Amino acid sequence: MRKSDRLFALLQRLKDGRLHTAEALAEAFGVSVRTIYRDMGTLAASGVPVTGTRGRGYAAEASITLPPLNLTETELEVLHLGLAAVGAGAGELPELAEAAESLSAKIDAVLPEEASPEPASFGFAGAAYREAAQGFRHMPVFRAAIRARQKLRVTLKGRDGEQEIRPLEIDYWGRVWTCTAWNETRGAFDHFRIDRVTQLTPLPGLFVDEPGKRLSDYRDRRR
Amino acid sequence: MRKSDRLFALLQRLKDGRLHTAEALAEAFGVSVRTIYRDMGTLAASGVPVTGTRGRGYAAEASITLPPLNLTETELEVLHLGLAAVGAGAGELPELAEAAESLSAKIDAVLPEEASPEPASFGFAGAAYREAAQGFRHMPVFRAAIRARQKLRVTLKGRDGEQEIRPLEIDYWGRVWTCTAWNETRGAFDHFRIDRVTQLTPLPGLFVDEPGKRLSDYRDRRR
DNA sequence: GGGCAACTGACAGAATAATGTCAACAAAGC
DNA sequence: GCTTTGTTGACATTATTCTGTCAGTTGCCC
Repeated sequence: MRKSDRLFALLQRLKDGRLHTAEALAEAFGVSVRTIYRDMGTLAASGVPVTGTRGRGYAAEASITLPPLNLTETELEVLHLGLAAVGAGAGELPELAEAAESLSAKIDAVLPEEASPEPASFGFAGAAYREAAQGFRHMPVFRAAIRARQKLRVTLKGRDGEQEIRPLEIDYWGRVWTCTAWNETRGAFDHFRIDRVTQLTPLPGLFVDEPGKRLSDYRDRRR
Repeated sequence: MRKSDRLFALLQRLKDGRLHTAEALAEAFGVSVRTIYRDMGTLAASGVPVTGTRGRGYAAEASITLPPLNLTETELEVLHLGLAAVGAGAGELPELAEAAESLSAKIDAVLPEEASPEPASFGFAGAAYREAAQGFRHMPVFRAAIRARQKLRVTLKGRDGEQEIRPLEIDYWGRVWTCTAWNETRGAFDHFRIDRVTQLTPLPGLFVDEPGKRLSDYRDRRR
C-alpha cells in the first residue's frame, strides 16, 4: 500500500465522527504507530482539520480535498469573480459569505504574489457582472412566487409554447438551479432549469393547495 | 536541487513565451536531457499546458498552479455557486462563461462522486442569490454612467456626506470592484469600493472632458 | 531526403523518502 | 498520582523514486 493511498483511507476512516487511537489505526493499516503519527502530521500540514486529543484519540471534521489544479488566468479571474459574487454583502445567511471569504483567503494564501489579481479593464469587469447577473435574472420572481403561491407563465428555451405553472420548489444542483412545479398547461408535474427561462410573467391569481398538485404529492410519486 | 523545485523553475522559464530545447534546459539546470523529457512528462501529467514540437523545442502557456486545498462542504458549495453565477448565460464576453465552465469541469473531474453537489434547500439557493446580487447592485448604474459620462451622487459607508462624482473607470481587483472618479465635491480624484456605496443617484446633467479631470490626468499624476 | 530535436523504453546506480525502533515528554481523565 | 494516548526527536534500515546512459523511433521544417 502506498503512502498516499493510506493517507486517503486514513482520512476516510477518521471522518466517521468517532475517536480512533493511533494504535488501532496502526493495526488496521499494518504499519507502526510512529508512522500513524507521522501521517497525522502530514495530513495536518496539508490543511486537513484533524484533531488529536491526548489520552483519547483522533478525529477529523468532514472536508473535501481538492488535488492540485492548473488554471488559466481567466479561470482564476472567474474564480475570484464568483467568490466575490457570493461573498459580497452579508445577509440572512452569513455562513455563505463567510465560506466565500475563507475560501478566497485560502486561495490567496497559496498563490504566489505575481498571480495576485491585477486590476482588469472596465469592459472585463462590466461584462463579468452582466454574465453573473444573467442566470439569476428570474430568481427573485420565482422565489416570491413560491412564497406567495402565485402562478407563473413561462417560456422555456427548447420547448414550444408557453407553460402556465404553479411553482413549488427551487433546487440547487451545484451549478444549476431548477424549479419543480405543477404544470397547468400539461396537467402534470414539471421540472426545468431556471436559466432556460426566456420569458416570465407572474399571473394575477393565487393558487391554493389541491390534492395531487402539491410538492408532497410530487415527492410521494417519486418513491 | 529537488525535483519539485526544478519543475517549478522549469515552468517559470517555459512561460516566457519563447521556445526552449531540452538540451538548453538540461544544461541550465545541470541535469541530463533525459531528465528534462521526464520532467515534461510529469508537468503534462499534472495538467500543465506544455507543448513540445519535434525539431523546435518546448513552450508553455501561462498558467497558475493551485496546490491541494482542503475545503469544507460549504466552501465547495460556495465555489459551485460562484461559478454558476459567472457562468450562467452567455453574453458579450463568452470567454468568461467558458472559463467558468471549464473550471467547473476541472473541479468536477477531480472530485470523488460522493462530493458531487446534492440539491440544497430552497432557502439556501434563494439566499445565495440574494448574497450574490448584493455586491453587484450598483454595477449597472456605474457602467452606464461611465459610458454616458453621467455624474453621480453617492453616499459611501464610513464617509460622511454625499459625494458628487464623475465616474471614470471601474477596476476589478480580484474580489472587489473599485471606481476611479473625479470627485466634484472635493475637487480631487477619488477611488472607492463599489460595494461600499450605500446610496446612489444618477444626476441629470452630462459632463464633458476637462483638462485635469480626465482619467488620463489621473494616470499621469500617479507616475 | 536530411537535419534537428522531441519522444520512448530499459536498466543500473544514486539519491531521497518512508518506516520501524527506541526513548522521552505532555496533556487529559480517573 | 496513575493510566492512557498523543507528540516529538534521533537514527538505522528499507523501499521507492530519480537520474544518467544508451539505444532507438517519430515528426516537423528546410
